[in-house]
Amino acid sequence: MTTQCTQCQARNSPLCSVFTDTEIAALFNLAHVRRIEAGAYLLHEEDPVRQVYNISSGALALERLASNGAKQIMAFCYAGDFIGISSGPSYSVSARALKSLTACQWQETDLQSLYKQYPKLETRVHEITARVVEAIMDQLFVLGSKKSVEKIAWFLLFIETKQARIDGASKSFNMPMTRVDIADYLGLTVETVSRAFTQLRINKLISITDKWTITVEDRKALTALGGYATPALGRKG
Amino acid sequence: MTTQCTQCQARNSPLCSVFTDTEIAALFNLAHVRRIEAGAYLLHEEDPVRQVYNISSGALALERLASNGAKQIMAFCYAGDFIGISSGPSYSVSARALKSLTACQWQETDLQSLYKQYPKLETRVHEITARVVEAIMDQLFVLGSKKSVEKIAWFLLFIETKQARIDGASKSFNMPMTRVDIADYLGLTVETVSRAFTQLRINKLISITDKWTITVEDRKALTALGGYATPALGRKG
DNA sequence: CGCCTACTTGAGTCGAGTCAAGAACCGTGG
DNA sequence: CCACGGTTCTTGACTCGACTCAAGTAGGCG
Repeated sequence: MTTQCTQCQARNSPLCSVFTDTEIAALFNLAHVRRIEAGAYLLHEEDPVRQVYNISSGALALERLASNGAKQIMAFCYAGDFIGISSGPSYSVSARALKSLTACQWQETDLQSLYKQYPKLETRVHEITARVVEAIMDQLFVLGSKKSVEKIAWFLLFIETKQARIDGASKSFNMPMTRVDIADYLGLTVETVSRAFTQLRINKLISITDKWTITVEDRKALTALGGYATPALGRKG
Repeated sequence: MTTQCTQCQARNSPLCSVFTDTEIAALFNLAHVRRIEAGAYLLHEEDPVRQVYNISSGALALERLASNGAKQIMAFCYAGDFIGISSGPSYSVSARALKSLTACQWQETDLQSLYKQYPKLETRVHEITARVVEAIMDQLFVLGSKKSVEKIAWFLLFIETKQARIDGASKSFNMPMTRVDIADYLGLTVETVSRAFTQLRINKLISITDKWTITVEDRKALTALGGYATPALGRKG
């Protein structure tokens, strides 16, 4: 199908958007489409780096496991996110699907030769990596300085923004991750996450339809709490 | 002076090591050498990105300030570290010198044209950025899952490794940062950091000569605590 | 010598973790 | 359709570790 990419949710993603329709068809010919069930792993942290991926649909969590059982989630990724780049011999995170997922898979060696053919690709991948640094620094900032309710407030606004990029802006939004995932992302326990949700609900900052559908009722208060877009400087909102 | 670079502490850094002596002389001609006093800022987070830097000597902290006064240190950088790459219009961190510092400064526009002249440079900068991601993820993991004493144990082993790359391996090592800096790096308070140091000293895992000179006395126990190799010893027994 | 800053130590409080129980939700199979 | 078991989420009671406030010590520098 030559129309594969034109209909893809990731067509306007940072990676794919640099290519013309002709170019991306060639790129797609090199790709293998991977489908993963919810809960399954696309890749493991100890795997040798041989493939890279661009997510077409679904969502996943990048996580790292400690030997004592502790888990830290490094990022939640959506359609259009590019993963698999690493500086070492192995990915240093595992990628677990939150919802059933499809992704374009390229051989890492193919990516290297594509760099030669399309120099703008290497530049773009470079930009993507730099953006990852920003995102992860935001997370670091939140983990280091905020209290539990503030963390949740920040998290909700953060996910709402990500989700809006997929579904479009709307009054309420849907989260693909469980309370445990949220806890592992923010360095909290499930109980604390649950209590923070309850507190925000009782104080009428948000309302919760089913467990994964959130409506922001008092954006001003929530923003004040979460300090979203308030890390002192004027970065784009 | 054609011998400038050959004597530089950063000659074998990730950035400079890809170049021959002839090439690096040309690179150095484009550079401006910046000198910064301890406590002064090399760049501010809100500055537009116009220059990039490779540290020749000294040490600095990359930090972000919140409007409420909270501060999060994102990284400690030493000779050989390359900084200034950003995905946005502004650096998203400030760089404060911990000890008097010298760094090679290039115009960001010059870097772009150097990419064309030396494709291996762009690849290397890309690798450096990817390594930054790994480092920040390590920090994220520590912030999210460890207790204060474990954080300090991890931190000491971490800094020892970094310091050894500059001074060479040795029984004891020197830290350029204050207790407040350590607290801001690990998401703790000064008092908690101080108590953790005391606890490690009393339990004879480390000894402290002057406030910034640390000797590791019981590496096995410290490693077990910090989780550099083995899981943290559980206090939940 | 005295001032200033950084660090240490102590006492008390509070927030988040732990342990435990119960409620809501889900898929499965009768 | 409902009963059932497993999972996820919520809520409660309690504990403990890190923060806060406050005082005191050690160096560095005039």
